[in-house]
Amino acid sequence: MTKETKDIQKKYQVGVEATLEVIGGKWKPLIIYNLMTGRKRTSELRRLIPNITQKMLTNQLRGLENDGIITRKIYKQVPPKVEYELTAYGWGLKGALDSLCYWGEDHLDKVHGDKSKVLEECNASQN
Amino acid sequence: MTKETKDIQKKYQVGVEATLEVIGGKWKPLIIYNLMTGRKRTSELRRLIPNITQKMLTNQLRGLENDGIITRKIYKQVPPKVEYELTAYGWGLKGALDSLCYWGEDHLDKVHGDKSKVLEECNASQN
DNA sequence: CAGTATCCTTTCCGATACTG
DNA sequence: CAGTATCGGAAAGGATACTG
Repeated sequence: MTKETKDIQKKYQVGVEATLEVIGGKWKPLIIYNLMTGRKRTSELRRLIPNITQKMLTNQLRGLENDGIITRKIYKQVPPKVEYELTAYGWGLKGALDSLCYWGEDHLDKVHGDKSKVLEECNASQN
Repeated sequence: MTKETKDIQKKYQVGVEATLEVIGGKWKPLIIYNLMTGRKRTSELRRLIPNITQKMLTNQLRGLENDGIITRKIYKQVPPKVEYELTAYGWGLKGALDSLCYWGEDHLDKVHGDKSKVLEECNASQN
């Protein structure tokens, strides 16, 4: 193996891993997906993602914010109001996420049958 | 939220998750990447991925095999010889993995600077 | 050479209670 | 309403020793 091959191999690995750190985890894809339909309050996200705990929601939102995927806007009022919104940078993930969705749906169909409507559903987040 | 939206949301989530189950984990992307350059013996993979333990290598290979991504060919001889190879189905992951690599490299560059050669390296696995 | 078994650490994540 | 703190279980992964 040449040094160049080793470098490329490493780049490939760290590239993939870097993305998986941003969109991986149990809830991040779903949070991003829901923000693709527009800015949302914390309570809206909780309603849209019923099974997530408050702790995990905050965790994942902070992670996405630190990676520049979303913004967090705080309205100084009582009771508090916070809104999350995808950044332009975050929208750049759409292609990768759609790839994952499409392949995954296709894969599940291969295992379980029923191949209808795969494409439409994976692209349903489009504007 | 309409029932349709809920369904699409769920599809999106399970699709992404299904793919992440196949290519997720610490070593699977790198194993797939290395198999993109051709069939490999177990010992070759160990050499190509120096930090992986035998346990994890076997683990991940079994997972990929169960998902139909790779085949395992056993030569009945002493000492044993086993070769792993990407299936046509496994090659279907290339697009998704490249998306992840590309975005990840781009993201790392955004954080660390040095934007050179991103495209080439992510596409280096091409034939 | 290829794979298995065991033990251990680390990380992820859920449940619950609490605060401004 | 939004967020924090703490506890505990489950799962992923690493180190090591062993087998055919």
